Amino acid sequence: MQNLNRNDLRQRLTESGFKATHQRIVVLEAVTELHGHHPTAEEVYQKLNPANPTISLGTVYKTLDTFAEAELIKRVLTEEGGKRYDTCTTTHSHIYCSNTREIIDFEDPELENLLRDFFSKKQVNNFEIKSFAVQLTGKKVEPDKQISIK
Amino acid sequence: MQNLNRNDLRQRLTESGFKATHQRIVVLEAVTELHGHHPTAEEVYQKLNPANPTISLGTVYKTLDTFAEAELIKRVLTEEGGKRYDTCTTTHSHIYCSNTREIIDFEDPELENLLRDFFSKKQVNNFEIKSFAVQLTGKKVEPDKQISIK
DNA sequence: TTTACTGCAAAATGTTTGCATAAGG
DNA sequence: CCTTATGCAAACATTTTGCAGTAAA
Repeated sequence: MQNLNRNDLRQRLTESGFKATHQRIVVLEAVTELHGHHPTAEEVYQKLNPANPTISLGTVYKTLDTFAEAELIKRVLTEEGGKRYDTCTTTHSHIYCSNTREIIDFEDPELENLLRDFFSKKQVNNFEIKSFAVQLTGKKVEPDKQISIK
Repeated sequence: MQNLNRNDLRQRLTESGFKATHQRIVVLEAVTELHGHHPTAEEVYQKLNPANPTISLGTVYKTLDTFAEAELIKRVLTEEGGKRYDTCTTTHSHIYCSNTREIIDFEDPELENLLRDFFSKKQVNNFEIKSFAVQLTGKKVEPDKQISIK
């Protein structure tokens, strides 16, 4: 879990050139708290709404979009349409469960090194690779004992 | 490019347990012809509309969804919201260009073998992995000389 | 002939926009 | 203060749904 101290959040906003408004602090806080859940704008809104009932859904949409554009957070790949967000963390992969439609983080340093090596050697035609991720699709086989989310 | 012979398309539909209606044949044909373009439902509709003006957009939506569910085609990962489709082909990766927002196919047998090996050895917790893909994000560096799309 | 599919139009969902007001630097 | 962000509501885009009619097997 990342830092949830509001002063630090404020600082991260300022460093990225944003006005540190209450709304932005709270949105960034909510996404951070939901890290690993790959929330939609609506879910971020639900998360922060109880404590911040005056912050509008529209602002959450705008703010998430602005943050993603500035790479303060990132958009998560999905095959379902609809935008999902997550905090930027270390490189990791996602497992998509076609049963439950969950997106589950899968961190594996060995895999990351393997890929980092591969792409450092291999030049991809005319592309400056900024990041990579492996997307696994599959099905849970033991519904109870599962990879822990967050 | 895959086979565009209508009898073959008809057969593939029948084999998947579908009634081989004209609409389905034409939708499957259009997606196949657009392979590598990762079209939206709207784009598939635009493709087939001139020759088939009576086929409705709603049918295209339903048909693509049905096909994806039956894994006759697949949904493509995107960070933009909105569903995109493609024919099922061999395992391959995608490069997403954050400038042009294109999704470009990247086939590399070496990379595929590397990953196939990795996942055959490695057991992923409680998951039956059905497929994997690498998603690269980056930027084109030479706008003119690019990876050819289809 | 029977069942499943299609077209249509309406509804639901998800996201963006414009503008007057409010707040941060 | 001046600029930029917010709230609100309306607009827009995308996708789904229900149902009567139609076509495939």
